Amino acid sequence: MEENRSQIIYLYPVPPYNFHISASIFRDGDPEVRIYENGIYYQAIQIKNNYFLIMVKSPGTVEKPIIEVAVVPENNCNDDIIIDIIKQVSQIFSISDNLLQFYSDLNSDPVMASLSQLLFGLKFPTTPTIFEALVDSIIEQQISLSVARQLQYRLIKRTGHLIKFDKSNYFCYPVPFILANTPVHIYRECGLTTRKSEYIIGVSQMIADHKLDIEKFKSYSDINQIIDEMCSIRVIGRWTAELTILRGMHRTDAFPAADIALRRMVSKRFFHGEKISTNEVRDIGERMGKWKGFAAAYLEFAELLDIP
DNA sequence: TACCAGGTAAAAA
DNA sequence: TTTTTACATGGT
Repeated sequence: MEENRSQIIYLYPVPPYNFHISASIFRDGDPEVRIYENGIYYQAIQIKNNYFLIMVKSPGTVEKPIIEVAVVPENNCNDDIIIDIIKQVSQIFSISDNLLQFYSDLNSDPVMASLSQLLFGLKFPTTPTIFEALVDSIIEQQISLSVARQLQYRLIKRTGHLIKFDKSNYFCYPVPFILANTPVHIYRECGLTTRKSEYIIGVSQMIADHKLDIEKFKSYSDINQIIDEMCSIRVIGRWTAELTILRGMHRTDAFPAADIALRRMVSKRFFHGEKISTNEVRDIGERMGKWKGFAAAYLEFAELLDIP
């Protein structure tokens, strides 16, 4: 059938790369937003003013990784758009990470050496925009991850652009202009508090009005300067800044030490489960040097994948 | 039932 | 300056 034809794109991640482990964080995703099932990752993406569904799988091996991206609809996939799709998918799956450097630099740490073996080839994913990481982080403030996920999916499905394919619905993450102009009662219907709704509307408005450019932080070399500038924005504290930097900018050195889940994992693996302070978590991070962000991600994945 | 879960800013003390 | 409060919901 004509309508089911897709554009196929191949990408070649820097080895080693284990697509299955890396995408497994999306196992419990929402089928209408993003999900990884039966070896295929599904997500709607926006490229300029065009919307596409991508279906991503990996026919390669860990040592010779290949990513195969099927894009629909294919009819308006011109060269410029394909370049942007390649950029976005490359970013979502973080295919340029140099894991061997990460592994060898932390090899003297027994905890990390062990996790590197168990999660060999894991490249933790990155959001397409810093904005998306920021909104997700604000929603996650204080509430549990499972509750936060529900709220995120509801909000995306309530405000994001809908595309249909094969009788299924897929929703794109809303851009700042949309979230800025979504009234509080819609957020409330998605389960967010009035306060959090106003926080998200506020930052979205600033970004939509070009009074704030958070994407520019990608070009900064000093992470502390990013954290300082982000913390000067209302609703962003240090935890939110560090989490946003880790997930939206994929910096190797972003380490949300105040995170209660990270503290739990550091406690379990470095302190035999004793209660520890944020400073003790941060000290462990410092031991990881410039790789403390990747180390945090590996600890998180180990917990999500139930690795003992 | 009560309380906690990947915080933050503003109000109250 | 330090401590409390508001916030919304699913799991234990």
